[in-house]
Amino acid sequence: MTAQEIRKQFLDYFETKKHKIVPSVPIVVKNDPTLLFINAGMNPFKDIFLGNAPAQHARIADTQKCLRVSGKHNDLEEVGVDTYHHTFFEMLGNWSFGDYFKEEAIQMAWELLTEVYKLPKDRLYVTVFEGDASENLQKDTESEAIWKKYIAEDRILLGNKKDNFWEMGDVGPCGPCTEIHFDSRTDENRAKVDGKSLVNADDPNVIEIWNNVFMEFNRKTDKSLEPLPAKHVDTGMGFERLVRVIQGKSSNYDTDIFMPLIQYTESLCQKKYTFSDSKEDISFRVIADHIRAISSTIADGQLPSNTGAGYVIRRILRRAVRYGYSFLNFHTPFLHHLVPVLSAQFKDVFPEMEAQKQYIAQVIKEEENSFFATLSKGIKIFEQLAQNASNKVISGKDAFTLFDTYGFPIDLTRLLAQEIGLNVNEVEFESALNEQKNRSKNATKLETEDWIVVHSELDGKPSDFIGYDFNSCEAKIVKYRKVSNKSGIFYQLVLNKTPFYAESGGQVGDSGILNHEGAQITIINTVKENDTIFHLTKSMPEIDLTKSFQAQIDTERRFLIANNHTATHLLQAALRNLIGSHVEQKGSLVNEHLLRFDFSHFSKLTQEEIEKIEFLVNEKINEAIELTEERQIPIEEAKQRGVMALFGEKYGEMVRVITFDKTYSQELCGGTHAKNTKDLIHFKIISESSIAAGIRRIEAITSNALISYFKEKETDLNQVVQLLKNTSNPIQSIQNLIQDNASGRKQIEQYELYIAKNEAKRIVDLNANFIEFEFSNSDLVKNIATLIRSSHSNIALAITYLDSDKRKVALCIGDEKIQSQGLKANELAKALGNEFKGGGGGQPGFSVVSLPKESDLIQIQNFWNQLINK
RNA sequence: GGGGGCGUAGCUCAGUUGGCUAGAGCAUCUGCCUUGCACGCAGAGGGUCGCAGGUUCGACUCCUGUCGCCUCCA
Repeated sequence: MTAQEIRKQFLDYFETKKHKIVPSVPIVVKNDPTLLFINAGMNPFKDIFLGNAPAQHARIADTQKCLRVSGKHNDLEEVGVDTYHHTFFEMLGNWSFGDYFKEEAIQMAWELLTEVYKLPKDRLYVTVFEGDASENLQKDTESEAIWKKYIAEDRILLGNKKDNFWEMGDVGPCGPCTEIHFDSRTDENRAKVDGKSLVNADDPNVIEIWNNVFMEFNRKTDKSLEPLPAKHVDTGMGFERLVRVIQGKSSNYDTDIFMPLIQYTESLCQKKYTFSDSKEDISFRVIADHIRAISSTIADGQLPSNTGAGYVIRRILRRAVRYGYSFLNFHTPFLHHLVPVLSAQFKDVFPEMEAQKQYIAQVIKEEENSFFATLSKGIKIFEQLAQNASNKVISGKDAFTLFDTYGFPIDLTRLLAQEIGLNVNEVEFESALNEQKNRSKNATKLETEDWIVVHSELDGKPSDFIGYDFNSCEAKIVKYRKVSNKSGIFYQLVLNKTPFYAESGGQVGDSGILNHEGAQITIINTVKENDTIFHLTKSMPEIDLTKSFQAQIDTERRFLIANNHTATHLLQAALRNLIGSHVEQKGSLVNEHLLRFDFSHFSKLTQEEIEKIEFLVNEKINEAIELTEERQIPIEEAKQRGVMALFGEKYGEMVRVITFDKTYSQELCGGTHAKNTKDLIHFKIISESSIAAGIRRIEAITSNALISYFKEKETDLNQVVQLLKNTSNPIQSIQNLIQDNASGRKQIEQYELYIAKNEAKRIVDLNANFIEFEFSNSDLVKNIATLIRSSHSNIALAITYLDSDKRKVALCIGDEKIQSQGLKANELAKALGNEFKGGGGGQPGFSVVSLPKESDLIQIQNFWNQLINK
């Protein structure tokens, strides 16, 4: 059975059991500071379990894209070394929200595994929660009884709280779970050791394949448990493991999920994968694993970068390149070649990858290139370090600098050192790394105090957002808390009802005020964490917060933001019309000043294209198109209508559709918009640039901002024309000025040289050793001195002149004079400076002294004569 | 967000504790050589030393701020 079929059968099976099959949500998480990526199948349903959102369906099944790079059993550095850990993986799951519970869940799990997948029953074991006296938790006798109907009693094992009681966090829903394990050892080995003893014992061949969690309690803050009114089922089955056991392989990497990638890698590097633990084979596995993680996150809109989620991707990509470089002889970008292999595999289940494969490959190639540049630079620096290494040891400090400043991986440093018989001081390296970690941690300390609940009866429900229809409303404060970080203190307020739009989809949050009989709370921004809307303020007034407030947004600001958001839609439609349908939104910022739109496209837009885009958008503005807003459209219907949706965006079953002329622009969107396109007045692109490989950025302005933009430009131009004496052709005038300036400079240079030559000759002819010079031009004096020195190596000469309120004395000593008499201009300058209350210095041949303006020339000359005649 | 590094000619980079009239290689242009190309030879053009302040007789070099890029950590 192929992996494709196995996945399909899972979903088909649960569909026949009345489950709604939903697509995977994007792997990149937005609006949740505690999570960068989806790391478990239940993440998308967290709000349902917490009671923050209602379930759309009582029964759901899906396959969910997940990514893990850290955690107890998921150290990135371990992936590829063994046979079953991954960064990217799919989690198959079926869910019941207050519907079926233990009886049916266990029955279906057993049926699917043994009847559909036909896994041999004598290789299966199950575990059941044994209870925990300290928590006053009972043994899960229900599950045990149900299992007895299907499986031999001696294959039902009891598990402790760590393995068989699942909790979401310190508080919240929790419950016992039952796991299904599979023994994939050979018959011979199975005869020798009872599989029972290897369950949950870290044996790579006796592995957990399916976990069924039965949420029936709510853990409260005081640690006590109360029964949940609605009980839920949450299950997770690792797809890659399942395929491995069904296909009878001893490693996940031997299945048809990974082998196509490994085989293609073989053809690229002309080496063979031998199913071993050699460095080469580990490298094949690392590459096969990592390309999946990199490609799927890029497909969901996350670019490699130097912060946050983007940095995680960069690290994964670099690890893959590192292995390929060190053990498979890849010295030029290679990872991106694997993208088509992968996108073909995922075509039916994750179409976003196939749709963007060219773009994904380009992004990866560019990132690989930049890492290879980093590597070759690092090797250069390493070679210098190696030469200076004392006692055959490269200091940990040096290794750390190489890693920290130049991004050169530490294991490559080790490898290179080893090759030339050197060691790296690991202890020193570790301590430098830890120091760095602590520094960062301390700097990002964010302290949140406990929520102060004002209206407890409203707790747990999301705020009612009414901002699409109203700019103000009567509202109550549900709760608030104080948050402090390095930059200061602020408060987060949750209201029962709010007109404030929280930052999302690129649109900035609203600002405004909460007013109660003149007492005001100034809201500086509005943000969202998951589905909770936080109103931010710098200070809380000393008033009774239980009163109701008039919540009022900054209407003028919102109007400008709405205009820019609408302009973003018109722009995207224009781009897809004029540039091509490969244009996908890759980022967006909409505030009261401008709109910024990032999109996939492979070349710079020409001036002509920009003008066409502006023209089309302005045409739509002039058509005065009314906004059509549909709040509750089934997503399937929207898709059929061809409404624009974004890759990497999470959509519910009912979506909001924003339309401006249904033949022109229809988008899924949660933002606020202009009532009519004519509000925008006009649209102007103010810049077009590139932010990454394959991504262009357009910045544009509308309405008020545009008016002040043109005003500013006009004022500038008027001033320029005025400065140019009202020229009729300012561009020509400026060109002339630039030309004149350049040739003028050149002429001055020539004249200075000419003067310097003449002066040098005149001074030499005077045969003097002290000259007063009338120009106050240090450069000229320097020129003269240089000329004289080059032709008269026995000269000792002082040239004095006034320069900006100082009496300067330039000292010039010929080379021979320096040799024969040991006269050095810089030493003489010091002496002069000491004598006449000034200072100076320079080089032996030429130095400058700066003295008070009123210094006596005769005295200086006498002193100078003494100095050079010693 | 915090730490480290970088920003000098079209490109890749030198520039030692502040001071030798800002340099090299490649590229460009001109001339010579060559049947032509490539090579070679001779020469030329090209730099607000990221930007803005400050210290100093003097700043590419030191200090402060700022912008951009690289990199590690969170």
